[in-house]
Amino acid sequence: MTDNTPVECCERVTVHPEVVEQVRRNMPDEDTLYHLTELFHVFGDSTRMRILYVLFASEMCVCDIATLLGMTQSAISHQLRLLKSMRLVKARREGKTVFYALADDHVKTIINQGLDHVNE
Amino acid sequence: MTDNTPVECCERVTVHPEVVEQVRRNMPDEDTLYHLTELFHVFGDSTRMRILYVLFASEMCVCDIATLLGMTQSAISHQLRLLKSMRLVKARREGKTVFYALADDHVKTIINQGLDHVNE
DNA sequence: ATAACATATGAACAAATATTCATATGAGCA
DNA sequence: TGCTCATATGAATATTTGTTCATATGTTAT
Repeated sequence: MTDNTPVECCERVTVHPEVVEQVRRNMPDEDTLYHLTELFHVFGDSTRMRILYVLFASEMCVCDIATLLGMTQSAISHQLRLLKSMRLVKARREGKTVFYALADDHVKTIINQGLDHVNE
Repeated sequence: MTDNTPVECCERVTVHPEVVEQVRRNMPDEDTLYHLTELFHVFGDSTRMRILYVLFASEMCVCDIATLLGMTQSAISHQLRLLKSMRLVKARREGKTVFYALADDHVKTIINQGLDHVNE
């Protein structure tokens, strides 16, 4: 009870202050962890993942993506907006249609890394 | 209207059949995409991300992790179960306490890859 | 200006999931 | 055996978030 401000949770007799302190010092800042989580979060939805994977092949208009994935234009558009806000895709307008493409090679790299892990 | 089974969504006059067909052929199988999404999904939560990051430094008991993150033992335990089921962490019992550690280096690799991207 | 079409978007709804609460399990010790 | 502590877990709750629906915006052509 006299050790470093234990949180209300359990008795905390077993807390190892040295380890806790050492780890606390090496934690990356809140911001970095937040952005990191946010990044992975975007890849953690099957609709968004499929959109990104589809764009591996070529840029594509919203309508084509929707057709390909068998989903409504609206659903795809909402997700594209999120992907764009995360700078994972970019948009190019050509007349009435808007073509989306992967923003850069980071996306491919990250997804391929994940694939490596999934394929053991 | 005579092209390949357009989905109810919009008029679909702009659909590009060649592109759609080409992409459709190169899509990875459902299973792979599912597992891939599931993997990223685990990293897409700040509690789990922080748990994993904490374990970068050393193995740690549930109580210490809860103290470190300022969360209840129960919340941490639930997340650890999920992480364990995904084989991202492993558990080792020593008397009353259970120590958790990263299952292998894949976890570090994936997270570091993400960090690279976040840090531009 | 009006019509037609591709895309974007706000609000409502539905589904998924993280956390809490109460309690069970399991281990060490008197 | 009975007690204490660390962890696990089921059920309820609260929150987040993906999709739908209706409609707005922006572009081209007549």
